[in-house]
Amino acid sequence: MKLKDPKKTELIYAATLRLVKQHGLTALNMAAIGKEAKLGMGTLYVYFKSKEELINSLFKHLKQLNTARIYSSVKPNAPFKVNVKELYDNYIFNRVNFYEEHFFIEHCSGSHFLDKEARKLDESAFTGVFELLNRGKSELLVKEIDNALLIAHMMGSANELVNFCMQQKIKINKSFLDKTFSLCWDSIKK
Amino acid sequence: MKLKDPKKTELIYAATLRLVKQHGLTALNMAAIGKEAKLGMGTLYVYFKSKEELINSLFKHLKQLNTARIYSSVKPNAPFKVNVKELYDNYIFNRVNFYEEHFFIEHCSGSHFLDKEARKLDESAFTGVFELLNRGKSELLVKEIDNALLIAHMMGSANELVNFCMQQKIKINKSFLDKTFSLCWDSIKK
DNA sequence: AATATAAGCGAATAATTATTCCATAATTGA
DNA sequence: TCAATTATGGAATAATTATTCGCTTATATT
Repeated sequence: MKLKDPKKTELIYAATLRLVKQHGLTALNMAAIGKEAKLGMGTLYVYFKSKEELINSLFKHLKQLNTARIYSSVKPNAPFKVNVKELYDNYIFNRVNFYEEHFFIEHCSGSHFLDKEARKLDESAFTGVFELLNRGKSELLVKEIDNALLIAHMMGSANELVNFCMQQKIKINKSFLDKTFSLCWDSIKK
Repeated sequence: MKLKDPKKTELIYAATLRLVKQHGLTALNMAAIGKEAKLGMGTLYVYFKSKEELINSLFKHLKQLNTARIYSSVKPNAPFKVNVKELYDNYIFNRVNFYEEHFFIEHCSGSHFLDKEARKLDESAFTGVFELLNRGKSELLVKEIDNALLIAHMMGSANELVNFCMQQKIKINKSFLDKTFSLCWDSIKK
């Protein structure tokens, strides 16, 4: 008997991401995915039982990938500010280099497609930053403002900066990261 | 002859906003809008020639409303920091009190529905802030960073803070606005 | 009050898009 | 090599949803 080809799943995922980036989630349809992935319509239904399952499956896959990527290079023993900068750079870098993925994630979050499991996954990604900020407060380096607000502030800023750069086709380099990090650091430092 | 009822347009707009907030833009359809607005399907097409036109029309309407609301109370002669705070408060207040509207706007922005005119309108909303920041720089109060980046930073922060509060059902009061404004001000001040 | 004109409605139709089905091809295991 | 099984592709079908149509109703104008 013939076995499923694991590469086909990736092909379908990649095609979906490209299409959503180009035409938005609202315009996404199975025929287009098939064409973009160079697969027959029927093949899509071998790998996913419905459009909804395809979207949920891809969403969960991306969430897991991204959480892992952000924290990977942070060294616990480094000075506080160094760690914050490392995390900041990772976060921005990640968002730029996997822009399609984040675009997809954001548009799914406000759609009716996601099931409960996917929505739960969406929340738990920031425990690492939480702990880092607590350390900053104990070292008297960070303002005494609720961590959730500090995170929302920094994340919101970073997301919007990346979106702006992508729209304007501005390349993000070290100077950009240093400049915009100064905005973030000055805002949270005591 | 019978004249169009301007209230019907508002009814349709309001129904659309409720539906998009509840089920997302992807699930929006004309039958649902008719039902929610308590109007017949055909009536929708008296007021709008297509679903696309409805969405674009509502988008432009909201953009104009919001631009006006944000700048309305700003007094040109006040000190720079006072103006920035006024704008900040207005912006947050606006986003909280017209959450449905902003939810709709954001989801449209990433969809394939918007025409060129609507997309242009989307950009021009920040000329007022642009000029204010130039004033801040000339008074040596603001860092020498590209205005577009400063705006993306502040707007991103504000948007995410509001989203967070709405999700957690946190009420926004004066103390919240003062606390979070300190984040923004400290980040851009020289 | 009569008339003309357009609003208002929702069933019927058209268009789009998800899903299934079937013929064919490929691959595993015997 | 030969079944047996399942993937593959795309045409056919089903389901959903946008749009039109023909009728009724309301109301501005005379």
